[in-house]
Amino acid sequence: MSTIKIATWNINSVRLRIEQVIRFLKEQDIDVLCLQEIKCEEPQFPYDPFREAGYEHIEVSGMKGYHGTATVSKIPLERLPTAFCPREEARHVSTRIVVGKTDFELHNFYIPAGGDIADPVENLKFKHKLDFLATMNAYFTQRFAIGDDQQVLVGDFNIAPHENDVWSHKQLLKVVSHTPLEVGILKDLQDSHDFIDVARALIDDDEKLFSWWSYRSRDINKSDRGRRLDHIWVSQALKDAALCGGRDGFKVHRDCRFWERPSDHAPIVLDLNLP
DNA sequence: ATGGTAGTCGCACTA
Repeated sequence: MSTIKIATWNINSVRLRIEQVIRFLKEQDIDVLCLQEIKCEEPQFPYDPFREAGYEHIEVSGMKGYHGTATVSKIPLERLPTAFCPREEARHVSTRIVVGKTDFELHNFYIPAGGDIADPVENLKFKHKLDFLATMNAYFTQRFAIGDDQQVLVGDFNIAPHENDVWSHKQLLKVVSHTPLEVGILKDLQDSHDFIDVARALIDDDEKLFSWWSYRSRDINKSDRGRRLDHIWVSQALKDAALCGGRDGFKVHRDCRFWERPSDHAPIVLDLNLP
């Protein structure tokens, strides 16, 4: 059996925080890292520091200034097609990873944040978010239809689905990221394909769990006003691989949110135990 | 009821 450590981190500019990323990869001995909000185009991506640290396999979907996703790995990556126009917003990097006798697909997503108004008629950004989720759903219908049933979905989903994925369920019901409409559509995506939300499969629903804390709130240690926006999902075929390690197999690296000039997101890590 | 911060690009936009 081999254990693959998979991490996902909305880094909010990979060039600005490259030292933090390399430090995290080394300290946690990560095998594969999915980054969101790299905020640069492919030619500007800092390939060299990753290669020097042993991450020779790099797949980037970038754009100038905004958004952008990248998957960096010690293990070879095979790039797969995306359902989304890569030139448009660079929110999905799809790869296949082969480990011994088994292989799985790793989908790195940056789901649109959706703006401030939780109404798809009034707010086109929110409509984009809901449409993006619908496209994801159709995309995975196709992946499963061709027999690719070993799926790992990670990234910044920009949705905190459970009551205890936010600091105050009541106060955030009308705030984009926790509205019943988007939570329902995310749930629909999950249920349509029987995906497992690894964090909530391993950690009790009563426990508050966050991966993001706004830059705008001060003293995030005193008043812990966070949200769980970052997720790792697996398909049923990978259930044992993802869950057999128990809750020690999943971690939010909250301390990274308190490093100097941090991203507003903390990285999350899953140990995937493959035969 | 509003504003609070951060990053990139360039004096606006996204989160």
